Amino acid sequence: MRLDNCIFYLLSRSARSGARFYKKQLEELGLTPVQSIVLQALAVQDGCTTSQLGKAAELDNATLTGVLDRLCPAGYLERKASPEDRRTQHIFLTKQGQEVSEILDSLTEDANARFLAELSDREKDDLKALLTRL
Amino acid sequence: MRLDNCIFYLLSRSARSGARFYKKQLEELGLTPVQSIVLQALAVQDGCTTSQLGKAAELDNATLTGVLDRLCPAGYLERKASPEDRRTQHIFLTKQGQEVSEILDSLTEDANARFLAELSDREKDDLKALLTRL
DNA sequence: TCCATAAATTTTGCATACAAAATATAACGG
DNA sequence: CCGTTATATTTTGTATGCAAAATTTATGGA
Repeated sequence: MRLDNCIFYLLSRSARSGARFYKKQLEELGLTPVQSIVLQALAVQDGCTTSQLGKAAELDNATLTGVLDRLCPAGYLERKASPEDRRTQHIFLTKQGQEVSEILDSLTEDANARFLAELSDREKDDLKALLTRL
Repeated sequence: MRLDNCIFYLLSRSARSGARFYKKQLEELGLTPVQSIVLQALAVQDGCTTSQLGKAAELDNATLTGVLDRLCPAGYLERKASPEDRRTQHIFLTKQGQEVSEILDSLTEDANARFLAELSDREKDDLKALLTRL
C-alpha cells in the first residue's frame, strides 16, 4: 500500500500542514493552535469545568491540564474551585482572554479562507463533512 | 466561527482519531504510527539517506532523527555512513525490518478499510484527493 | 591552500498527545 | 459512619513535531 493512499498518513500530513500554517498566523499573538482552539471553545461556554472544556475541544484531560497550565499564568484564564464539588475546577476567561478570543475568531476565519483558497466552496463543504464523519 | 467549521480543528481532530485507531492495530507489533510509516517508506527506497527518507515520509529531519534513534536499537534498521559524503547517513532495513514492513503493509491496508468503513468508495477517493491538495 | 558559505544531521528546548498511575473527593450500600 | 467504588483532575513517562542552534563535512572561490 502506497503512503499516499493511506488515510492515516494523509490525515497526519494535512493536519501538520494546517497546524504549521495556523501557527504562523498566530505568531504575533504568541499563541499555539491548540491554545487558540481552547480559548475559542471556552468563549462559548465560559465557566465550564475542565472535563467539559476537554469534551468541547476534543482534548484529552491530561493534555488539557498542560495547556491550561500555560494559559493561566499568561493571564488568559483562571481556574476556580467549584463550590459544590471540590474535585472540579471551573475555567473562566479573564478580560484579556475575552479580548483575545474575539481577535482569534476573525483571525481564524481569515486563516481558514486562505488555507482553503484553492478549493471551491463545494469542495470545502465536502471536506469538512467528510472529516466530521471520521 | 464555530470549531466544527474550522479546518485546522477538524484536521487535527481527525488525524488524532486516526492515529489512535491505527495505534491500536499496531499495538501487538510494539510500533507507533509514525514508526510504521517510516518503515514502509523505507521499504520502497531501502538505503536512501536520512533526508530522502524525511522527504518520502514528509517528516522533519529533527523528528526523523528521534524516530530512527528508537527504530535502530529495536533492530529494524541500520544507519551506515556514506562512502562519498561523510555528513550523510544511509538507512537500511534489517531482515527483521523487511519482514515487519511486509506485515505492516497488509495490516495498514486492513486498518484503512476499517477506519473508512462508513464511507463509500467515492467518498474515500474524494477525501484522499482533497487531503492531498492541502 | 585558506576562507566563507552551504549542506546533512543532530541537539536543545518547548508544546502537544495519550496511556497509566496517583491524588483527592463524592456517592453509595450496608 | 465505614468501606467500596466511581469521578475529576493531575502527574509521570514516552513519543512525536518543529524552530533554532550546534556540529561536521563539502564545496567554491581568492
